[in-house]
Amino acid sequence: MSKKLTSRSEDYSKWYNELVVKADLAENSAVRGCMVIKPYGYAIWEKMQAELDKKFKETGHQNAYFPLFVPKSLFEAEERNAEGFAKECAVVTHYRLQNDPDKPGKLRVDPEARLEEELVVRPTSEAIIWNTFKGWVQSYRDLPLLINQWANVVRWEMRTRLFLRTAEFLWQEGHTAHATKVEALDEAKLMNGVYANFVENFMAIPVIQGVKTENERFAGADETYCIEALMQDGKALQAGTSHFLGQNFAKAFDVKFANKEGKQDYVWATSWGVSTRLMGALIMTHSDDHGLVLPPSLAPNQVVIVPIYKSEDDLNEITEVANSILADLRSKNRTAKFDNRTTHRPGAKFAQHELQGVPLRIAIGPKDLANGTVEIARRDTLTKEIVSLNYLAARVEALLEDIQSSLYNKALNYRDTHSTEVNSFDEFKDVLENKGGFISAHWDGTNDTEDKIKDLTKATIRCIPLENKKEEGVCVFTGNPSKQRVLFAKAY
RNA sequence: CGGGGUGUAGCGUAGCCCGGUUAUCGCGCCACGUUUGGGACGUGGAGGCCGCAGGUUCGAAUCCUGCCACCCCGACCA
Repeated sequence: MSKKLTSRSEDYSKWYNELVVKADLAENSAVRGCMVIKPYGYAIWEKMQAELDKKFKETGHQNAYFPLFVPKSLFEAEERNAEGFAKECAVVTHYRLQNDPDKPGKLRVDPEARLEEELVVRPTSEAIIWNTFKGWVQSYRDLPLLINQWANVVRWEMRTRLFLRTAEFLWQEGHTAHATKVEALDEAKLMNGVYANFVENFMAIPVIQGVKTENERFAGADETYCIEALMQDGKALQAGTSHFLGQNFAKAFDVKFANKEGKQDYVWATSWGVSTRLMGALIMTHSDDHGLVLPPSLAPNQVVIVPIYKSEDDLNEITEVANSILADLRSKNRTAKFDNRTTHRPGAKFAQHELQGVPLRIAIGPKDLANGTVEIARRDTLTKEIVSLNYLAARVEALLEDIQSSLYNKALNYRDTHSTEVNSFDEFKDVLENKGGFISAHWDGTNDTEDKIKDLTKATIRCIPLENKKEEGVCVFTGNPSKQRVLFAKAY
């Protein structure tokens, strides 16, 4: 394995793959399309989970857990949903293996052990959950029902990439039931806002909130809200979705309740999710040719201390200083680690922590001992400064806060300079080819036009932004009248 | 599922056309010593069913047949 990462300009996608593996986030497994998330990568995912889980609970949701398997008959109950996912389902057909009579030492599927009804490995859980909700809802008093589950799902993708698209992935899926349409719509918007808030403030990634066009809508939804982020290579990434499901699932699974007037009515539904794909968004937004760059709020270690010493005495003295820094940082709820491995030299440690995106590195050597100082290096700018021990605590706080906000601002600035309004199809193609990023253009509102643009350019409508100014115009492709601009981009 | 390609040590590779001593080199790994303010150096060492199964041959990593796996490009997709 070479020491240096392939640079982004050389081969962006190679850079991404190498970074994921070398920073020890994840690796490919023996199972096609399925990854192993390694401890360092999982620690970052756990930080995301913890914060999201807190936000879900603050908005009144409770966690529960539903089965991995969905009987085929339940899966097909909501037709549009079933149709949308049918082509990418793993299906369990048998429940037993046996010794293969023709190949000693090998196993085969027992042909006698075919399941009466096939089980679909969930690509999403609406079916099994709505079948369950039927038993939980009788009256308006049982509503709203606000449930979330943390789970794995399987979508049998043709081409996979670590974190961005894997056959199995981890996610959370919220499923809620409401007495009124307005309430369900509000819930879908609320949760989309929770995602936007989390991704922007915690992951330092600016997002556009919007609604999907009919083409891009979730199978079985009446409306899909989403957050869209722009990656460093000019491609968009859908970072989260929140669906207003209308009464589609309530009708498919016969989930009715008695309202205050004593009349039976179908409940209104939402579902919403974010996945380990957020790890991909994180990497592709902030990282550089030296490796991962983590916003402090997601870094498993916000600060790492590296000792530089010639003698045992030096090391002992450095350890004392390091321990008092650690204690101080921990008392401020900062995570820090003293990297006192004797098996690696300082240069190797510097390189490793840079590769893994540790926001701040403190180096302490003989010179520092003599002067009562340390050297602090920040990962995002790669700049160093000498700080007196007396001011260290305050300086670390200030730097961590500054890194968090400047990562966001840098990403926002990139997005702003890579969002372009175009008014002709030539301009559209030119910007898409030569500049990339979001393209704001008028569209006549038809699926047909959207499909044709996709065929010609590979760009899709990422969303119709929620905070869209109304503006009359003509469709960039057909010249037909349009009421507002929509956001196009090539997408992951 | 179409088109293209690749399987040699943990990783990356040479050798393959044109069969012939003990399968090449680098990284990594192990031991000892010297080192430690940006990926250390020296010496010694370990590690291989050359993807799998057949075949041709005195002899196969190398030639032939079949199989398997993976990668890239399309169609599909969070």
